[in-house]
Amino acid sequence: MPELPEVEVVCRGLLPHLKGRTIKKIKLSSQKLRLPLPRKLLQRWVVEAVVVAVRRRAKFCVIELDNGARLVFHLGMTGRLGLFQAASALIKHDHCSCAMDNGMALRFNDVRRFGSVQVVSPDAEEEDLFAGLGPEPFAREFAADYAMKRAAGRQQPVKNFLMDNRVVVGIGNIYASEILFEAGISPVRPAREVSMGEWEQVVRQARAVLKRAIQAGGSTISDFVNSSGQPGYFQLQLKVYGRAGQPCMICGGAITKEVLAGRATFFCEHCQQ
DNA sequence: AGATTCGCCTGAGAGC
DNA sequence: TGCTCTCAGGCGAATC
Repeated sequence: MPELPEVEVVCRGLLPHLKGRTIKKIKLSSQKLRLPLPRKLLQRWVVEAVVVAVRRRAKFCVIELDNGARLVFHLGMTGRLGLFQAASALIKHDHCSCAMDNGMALRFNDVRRFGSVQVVSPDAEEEDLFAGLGPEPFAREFAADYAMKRAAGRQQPVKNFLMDNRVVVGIGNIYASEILFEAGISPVRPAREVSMGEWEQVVRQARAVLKRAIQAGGSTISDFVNSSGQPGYFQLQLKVYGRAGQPCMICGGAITKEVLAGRATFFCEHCQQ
């Protein structure tokens, strides 16, 4: 399930293959994704455009084009973006295939269709699309004093607060549990009760965990593969996620599983206070 | 207004 | 074997 590290890995993998390439032809499925496929905008702004950059914003993969338009993918839960031979057959759940000028095709496949494909026109502000999103975890703005301020008055568990993309982007269910374990803070603590010193730990560990996950090629729990179709390996380094009942790697006590706001949450009751 | 739940969606796995 | 049920969760809408 793609969070920030997985999307980052995909974007980095795509860049060298797409940069300088012209998108020649687009094939779309008839199925509806979370948002309708922007057929007209794809035809108008993406076909015959040259890719100049591929970058990530939050959990979006943004492909910048030479005409100023941007092709934006969200992987949702099961979305995959990868490169294939344009001549090869489409497979089940392929929703968008962009044939390039070198015989390759960029394909978006999404079993559960929680993902999306969007086009930002050259004259449109990207911020319209990303309005309301909080800072990137690696941005200077995401700091202890910022978190402290945003958490003021919020009774919500700190784990759900971290997953709120108006506060900070890119942190989903898996990494929220991992970050709080590394920071030694219980996920059930109300956000407003977390101290400045503890926020400093959260910010530091958020960056450290996400960075290690990117270096490991992301986490493959069930679906994730990079742009070349290869899985990531960070799931082997997960310390609490999916480890209910197994020993804590610090104290040896059993890892607890609790449902917070409908999401499975894993932590060590002894090491996380 | 803040916090939670629901709905979207498919496939894997469990249980009968 | 094959059916039904549960679970997985990003994220916006609905609801409490």
